Amino acid sequence: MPELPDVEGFRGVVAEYGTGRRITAVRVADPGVLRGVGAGELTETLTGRSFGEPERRGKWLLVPLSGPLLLLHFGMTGSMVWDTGETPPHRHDRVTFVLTNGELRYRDMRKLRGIWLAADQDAADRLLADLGPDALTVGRREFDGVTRARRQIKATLMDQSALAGLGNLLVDEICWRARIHPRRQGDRLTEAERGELYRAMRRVLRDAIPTGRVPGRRSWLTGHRDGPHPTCPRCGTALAHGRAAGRTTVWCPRCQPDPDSG
DNA sequence: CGGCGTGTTCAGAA
DNA sequence: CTTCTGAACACGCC
Repeated sequence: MPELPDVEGFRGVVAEYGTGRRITAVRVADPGVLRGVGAGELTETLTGRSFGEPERRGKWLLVPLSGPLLLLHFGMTGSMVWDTGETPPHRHDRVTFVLTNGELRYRDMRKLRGIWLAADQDAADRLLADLGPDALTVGRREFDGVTRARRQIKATLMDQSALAGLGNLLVDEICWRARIHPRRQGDRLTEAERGELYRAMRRVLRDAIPTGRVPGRRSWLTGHRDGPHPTCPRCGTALAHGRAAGRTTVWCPRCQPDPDSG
């Protein structure tokens, strides 16, 4: 699930149920998700501290604990779940933060990423030093600079060090809305096309954040990419699929003309 | 058994 | 140096 809108939703869960609450215990069901910190150190550091106001940077969630910070990344299958403490642990609840009013659970099936512990704000900033500007707040001028790179536009938009927060589904959706083939070279986009891309990104993010994920609406490309014979919701043409930037990619061959044969 | 996947990183090729 | 591809990580589903 997790792209920017999903992580924004997890931030909301932590803000609503965690902020201001004291951690009474930490349960590490699977230390395999802990990165650079052991279960003992994590438990000792966190127990007794209170959750501060969580912050999202790209696909990362930062939770300050009056001194140290928790850094969480959700990979492809992670989530943050609130529970009153009455529901038995889910098989994929890898770490549970027990608070005074219930539990926040880091749930993740594939364990592709995990949880980091930073000693202070500087250490957290160093861990995230390579992150590019956040896709939700980047300005047009900075977006222009980033997307003028020579490589395929999909590769740039997915590159977290260029622009932070977009993933495979969002990038396909944005390119489709902007009518730009995902394999187009960034430095060959016209200024009008770059503007379409920027506007599509803003609109897609604005629409996706309240849902907490990329909505599979029938009017969106994302609502059609999994069907047996998917067609473009705009023109009805059969959608094309292939690979770009190493990922499964879906586009409309009519709305988004191929850069090589067009 | 084989293939696939809303993420990231690394090795190796061009 | 830049850009791209494929494999790897781990797990469940088809």
